Amino acid sequence: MLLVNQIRENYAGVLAGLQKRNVHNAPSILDQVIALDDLRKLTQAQRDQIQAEANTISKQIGILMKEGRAEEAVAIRERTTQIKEQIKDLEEQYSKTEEDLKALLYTIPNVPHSSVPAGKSAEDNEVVLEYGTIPALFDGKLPHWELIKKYDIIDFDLGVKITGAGFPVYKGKGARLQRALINFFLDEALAAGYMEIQPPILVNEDSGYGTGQLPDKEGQMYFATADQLYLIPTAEVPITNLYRDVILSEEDLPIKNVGYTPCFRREAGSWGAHVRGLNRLHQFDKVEVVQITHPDKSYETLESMSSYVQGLLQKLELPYRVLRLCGGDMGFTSALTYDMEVYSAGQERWLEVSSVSNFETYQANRLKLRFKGEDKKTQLAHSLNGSALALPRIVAAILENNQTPEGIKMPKVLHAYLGFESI
RNA sequence: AGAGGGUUGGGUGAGUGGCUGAAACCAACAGUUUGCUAAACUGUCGUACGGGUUAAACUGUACCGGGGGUUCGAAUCCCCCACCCUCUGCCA
Repeated sequence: MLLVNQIRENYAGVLAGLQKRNVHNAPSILDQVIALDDLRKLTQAQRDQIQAEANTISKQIGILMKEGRAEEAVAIRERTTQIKEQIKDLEEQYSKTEEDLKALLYTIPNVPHSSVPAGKSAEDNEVVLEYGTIPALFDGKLPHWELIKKYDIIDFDLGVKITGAGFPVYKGKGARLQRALINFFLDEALAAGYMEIQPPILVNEDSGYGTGQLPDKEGQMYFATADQLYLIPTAEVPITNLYRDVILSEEDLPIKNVGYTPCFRREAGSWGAHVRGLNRLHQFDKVEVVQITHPDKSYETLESMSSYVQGLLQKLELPYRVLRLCGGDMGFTSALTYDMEVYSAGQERWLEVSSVSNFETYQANRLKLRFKGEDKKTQLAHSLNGSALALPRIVAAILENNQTPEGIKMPKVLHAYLGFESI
């Protein structure tokens, strides 16, 4: 969430940023924040002052009792009765103000970076670059949902039987392709200096708040009611939360972690014509990279993460483009997001396969993720993450783009992982 | 799942309801000294939110797993919750 001081010190900048995100009533929201914070400070000053008085009296009573001057102790004790009432009232007022302020801050998205284009929807995203050539396929080319049936490598009907829609069963070479991609992605990340993490795939409520899934997006996560745990929608949640309530030292930065996890998304209400086959699933596999950096380095890091992800796509020989998301299409917590989309020639569509974001201090503020520099002062770190990569759409594109009448050729880089060269 | 025991600062670990934001030790940091390494000695050594200051200094409040209660006063007493350990049970 945003810092109140950030709003106070850069009111115009924050306002302009929120307007770029099409936030309604941004001025009134920001003014409310400042008013609530003023009230909070005022209430705290009053509360602290009267509490100090009460503490003084209590100490005096202690001293008097020790000296055996009980009557005097009883006399001043009477003064505390009224003070207690006041403290209680002020305490309640303070808590309420603090809660109201926090609740309001939770509703405010991150301020976009200056390079983020204004816009309302995906159509306003800016194409930063395109790479590779779109394959010209033969007549009779198929979308991947036909290919997986033809070669019997992914079975949605079996998934429906044992679980439900959106939970595919990978079989034979389909399963091996999954495993190969996961290993390939992890090995690449290790070579790029990331430390591998294998986190839990259920998380508690605090973790949901830490990375911004909560409040408001609980409907998008599966929830295990008996134990009050959420199934993770992305490894970003457990991995970033490793650093919740942590004060790092500056030399620990940057922290580079990578993790493979299954991801679970309810995707309530988002099913339509364009989400056939592997395009949208309730459970899918993803390798995620997370970095914690010094604030001065985060944009440099974002670019390097973007290049890293592009490198993976190049090795997989997939044509792709990079988008700079516009204010209206960016995630709630992000300051700048690049989406990588691969071209899937069977369905003749661009598919989003990665999203690389800089959250600046937005997550760190919630996480209380700080670092201590040489000046001994603690300050919030910046957090970033990116998919590297999400499997299903990569699989879709590999299958569609490399299909031939004789079979589907696998990218060279995967041959050693797969143990076969075509399906 | 049942019974019992625990949770204190970066770590170990004291703490009888009142001068305890918290002993002691270790680690860390700064300095002094001996020719370097090392050792010894001295000092510093939590976080958050306020007030204060150009910035400091200084100062108030809160925090001893989390929340609530008793009391003039709670790390200390009571209740609820979470987590950890031991034993029993179950189990990949």
